[in-house]
Amino acid sequence: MTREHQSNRPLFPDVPPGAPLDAGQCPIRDVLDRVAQKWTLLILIALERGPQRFSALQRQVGDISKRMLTQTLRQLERDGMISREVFPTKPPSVEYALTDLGRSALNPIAALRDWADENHGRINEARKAFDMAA
Amino acid sequence: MTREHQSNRPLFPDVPPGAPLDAGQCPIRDVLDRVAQKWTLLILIALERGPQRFSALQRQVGDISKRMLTQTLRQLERDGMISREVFPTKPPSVEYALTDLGRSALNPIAALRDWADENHGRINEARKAFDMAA
DNA sequence: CTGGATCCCAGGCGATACTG
DNA sequence: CAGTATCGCCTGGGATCCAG
Repeated sequence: MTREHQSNRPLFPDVPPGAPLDAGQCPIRDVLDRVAQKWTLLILIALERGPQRFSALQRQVGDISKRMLTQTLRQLERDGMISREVFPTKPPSVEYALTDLGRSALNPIAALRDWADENHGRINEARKAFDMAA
Repeated sequence: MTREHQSNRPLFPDVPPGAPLDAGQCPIRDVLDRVAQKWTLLILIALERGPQRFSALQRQVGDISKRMLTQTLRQLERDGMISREVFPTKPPSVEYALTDLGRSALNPIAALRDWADENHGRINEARKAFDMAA
């Protein structure tokens, strides 16, 4: 196996000389890179309300193209975070829902969302102050 | 003021017909977009250990270029998440550290990190299963 | 040693049009 | 309705050189 990441803290083991810890070696990096995608968090948070249909998701997020919505949903499905169920109705409909894994991920994600909600004011102040000084 | 986001849950208010909630209108989106940057979380997590110097950070992350490290650090500084202190030693050194705001952000972020640590196995299994089916 | 400035390319992502 | 296919832009980000 490649380098494993046994304990959770610290995230980055001390780097042996000349052996930088590059991406793809650290499984946590892998998951974090998923988070660092433009639409992943938004969609997961949108699904917190319960199962959603494709177009409902698109309307909720507002400014996501069908292309990126599809792509992100596929990736989340592949990762086991959401399920996809097709209903063969007259105009076919598809419902997406969080899996257990997805719901468990939503705990830290919702915490992040709440942090953002509570602190975006402070961040904006910091930005103004910073831009003033410059 | 532009549209405000009063309660934390739900993240996305129901969209009035024809008025999509686009980015820049929702302050939470703004913060979340920062998180959805390739290096932001990595650097914040790296700083959990305590103040770090530029080169130490670069070694810890492993595969980040000076350019992106500088850029991300500047942005985090501007957001009030980290502080930057210059020591006018013979070869000058600079130390970066979390501010109170940054430390408070680290709570949900570390939770996410820990979630990733605990569940990347399940994710990999899900991916294999998905790729098999395809 | 810590960065800033420039150059340049890959690919992420949006826009649009088309299908079952 | 729920996608897929194609095109092309734009910018994220690496490489390199330079400065304090």
